[in-house]
Amino acid sequence: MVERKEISRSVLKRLPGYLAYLKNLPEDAPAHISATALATALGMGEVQVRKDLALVSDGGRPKIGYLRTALVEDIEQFLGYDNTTDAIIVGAGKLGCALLGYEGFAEYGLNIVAAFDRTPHEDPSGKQVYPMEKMQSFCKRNKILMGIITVPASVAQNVADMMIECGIKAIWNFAPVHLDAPDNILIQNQNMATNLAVLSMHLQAQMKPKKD
Amino acid sequence: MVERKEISRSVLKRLPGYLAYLKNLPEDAPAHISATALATALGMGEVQVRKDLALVSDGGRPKIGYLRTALVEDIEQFLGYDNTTDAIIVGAGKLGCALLGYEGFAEYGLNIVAAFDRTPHEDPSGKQVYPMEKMQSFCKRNKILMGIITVPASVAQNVADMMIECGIKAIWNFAPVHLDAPDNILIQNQNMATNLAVLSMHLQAQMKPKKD
DNA sequence: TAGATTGTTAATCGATTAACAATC
DNA sequence: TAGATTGTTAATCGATTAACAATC
Repeated sequence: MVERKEISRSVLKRLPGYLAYLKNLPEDAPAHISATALATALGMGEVQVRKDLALVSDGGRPKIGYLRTALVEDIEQFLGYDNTTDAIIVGAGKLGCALLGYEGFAEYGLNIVAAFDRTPHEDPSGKQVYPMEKMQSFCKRNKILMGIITVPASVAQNVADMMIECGIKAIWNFAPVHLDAPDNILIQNQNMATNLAVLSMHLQAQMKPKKD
Repeated sequence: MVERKEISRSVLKRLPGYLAYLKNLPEDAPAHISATALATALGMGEVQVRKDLALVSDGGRPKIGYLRTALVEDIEQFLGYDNTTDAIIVGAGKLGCALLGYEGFAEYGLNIVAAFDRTPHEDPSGKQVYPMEKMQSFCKRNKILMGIITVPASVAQNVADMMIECGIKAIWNFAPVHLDAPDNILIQNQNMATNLAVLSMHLQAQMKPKKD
């Protein structure tokens, strides 16, 4: 671990990529890895990777690189994946249930403890889907700080307001709408539409390539 | 519509936000909207919005703004949402099925025509989930250009290679791994991990605020 | 020692913002 | 006309890249 520095949003967004690559490496891979090797594997600039890693770890040794296990720990600790945060989901449709049942979030220190919906039921995952009325007391009792929104766009702002009312400080929004919130509340949009736009443009460019 | 200009990735990523806001406006809202109003509503800089809009539409009139309906059309046409593209999904687990059954993609000109999985079955949505062996012939026969990957990380690269083999040019990747591909193939990662990192950092900063 | 790799300091690039002129 | 809003040209800002010195 390293003295905590100011880190830009763009660097932050690259860290999960490094982490995923490192964790997916086979057990019998070399114990050390260089920024150069990482950059090549991920198709990135080596200076950029080196600078990024220097921000979250001081385990880099000239000619050797980083000890993989230590680097993974440093990134995880930096991102706060080492201490789990509890979250709730509002909206138990197909997407909400898919997230509710996804086991992989534990890797990111995320623990989805309950879901809320207008029509309560028990989810296949075994986790309970409670009626909306129970949300406020649940959140306050369990000091929930993160909320996940998987309701239709038309009611998303409403749900966000309720979450903020409940003391939630960070919202992961899967509904395709802009949400208003005070400055101290983070709204992070899971931008399906953004990615679709990028894909769509690529295909358009592919179809009618420049004619000059 | 406007003469097609070079557009940066960052501008492109903001367009869907404008579009969503405009489309969610109530029927009885004023027929015209200014870049200024849009900026205020979305919490953005007004110059930025104005410049962005100027790139995709020339319908802006001083003192009046843009005709809403025309602006929506211009953005949709620019993004290619007006002519639908067919896509396939590989991986019919919870997430895959959630996407398969989502009606909202039509708004983005996306039409998911079929899914493929090791264990074929009929999806609740009514769409068929075919065995993997049928993928290649299906894609070639239907000239599929877009593929969606919702398989576990361990087999994602494999699936991507198969897709490319089938003639697919744009891949929407939901698996949390980096995928290698030739330069002319676009891999767009639906970065759950990235967004989680941002949320996680926000909560960390919230918990232990700077002490100076 | 030589060379690979690190971290750092300086230069470049691109995107955002600010200032301004044009127009209905 | 006056003022709101547009589009454009110039200045600022931040992030990426390049060059270099340090080290095992």
